[in-house]
Parts: sequence; C-alpha cells; structure tokens
Amino acid sequence: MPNYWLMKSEPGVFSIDDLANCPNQTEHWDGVRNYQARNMMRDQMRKGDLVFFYHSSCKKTGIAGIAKVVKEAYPDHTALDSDSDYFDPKSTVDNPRWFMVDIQFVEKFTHLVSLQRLKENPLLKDLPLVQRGSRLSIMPVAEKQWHEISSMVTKL
DNA sequence: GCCAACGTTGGC
DNA sequence: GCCAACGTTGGC
Repeated sequence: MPNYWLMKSEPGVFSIDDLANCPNQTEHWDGVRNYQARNMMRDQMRKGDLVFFYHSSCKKTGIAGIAKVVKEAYPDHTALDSDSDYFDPKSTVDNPRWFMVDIQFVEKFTHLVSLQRLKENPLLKDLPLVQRGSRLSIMPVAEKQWHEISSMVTKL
C-alpha cells in the first residue's frame, strides 16, 4: 500500500507541465527548507507513494494532477551551492541538513480540483491544506481523503 | 500588494 | 527555555 501526499509548487517556478516535460518526466524536489516537511519527506516517503501536485500562489490554485515518488530521500545539493537561492551555509556534505526525493509525472487533470472545492467538501475538513494558517508545503493525505479527492476530478 | 499566520533566530 | 523581532508563505 502506498502512502499518499500533497506537495505544493508555484507553477510560475515549477508546474505540473514542467514535470511532464522533464527527461523521463522525473525531477528532484529540491528547495524544501522546512523541518516538518523535510522530516516527512526523509522519514516517511517511500518509493511508489502517490502525490497530488498542487499549484500555489497563482491565479488558479488547486490540485493539478498526480505524481509518484521514484527515489527516496537523499541530500539536497542546492543547500551546498552558494549560487543557489536555496543555499544554506549550515548544511555540509558530511552533515546534510536538507533532503529531497525524485518524483515522476503520472497524470495531469483536465480541470484542476480548485482550492475552493476542496474547502467546500466537508469530508476534507481535516486535510491540513484547507486548515486556517496551514503553510506546510508537503503534507500527508489520508487514504479516504485521497479517494474523495480523486472522485472530485472531472473526467471529460 | 496586503496581511494573517506561522516558523526561525538569537538575546537574555 | 522564553519570547520579541524578523522573514516567509500563500490566499485574496
């Protein structure tokens, strides 16, 4: 049984289309600089887990599609690169502070499942995404929530 | 662009 | 260990 997750990305920086256009439709998920998100990625994300790809900070916020974890956590090299926006002087090769996983494109929804619809669904009230003040960029999705959201995807 | 809410830092 | 100040996230 896979675990289920939701990961946020700003489509202006990296969208689900960008993922679909990557070599092997696979990309490493760098730049996570939050301990809670890091811990979940490092300690709980397993190869084969499924991920809702969420578009944040844009005109149409919501879940844009699905990806899957194809490589488990390994050190985030952008933390060691002083030219990177994600550089962290406290991270070292011997003692990496930040990690990333690789995810692969699975599916893009014809219509994204909007944040508004997620908020309106009472069965999803415990999803961290819709809770007030939640800023987690990576969060677990319960199996029931995963199936509920899947049922909200419009098929044309 | 605003701002509420949250996370992190650092002085004490 | 407390907590004020600051930085960031992200919806609107």
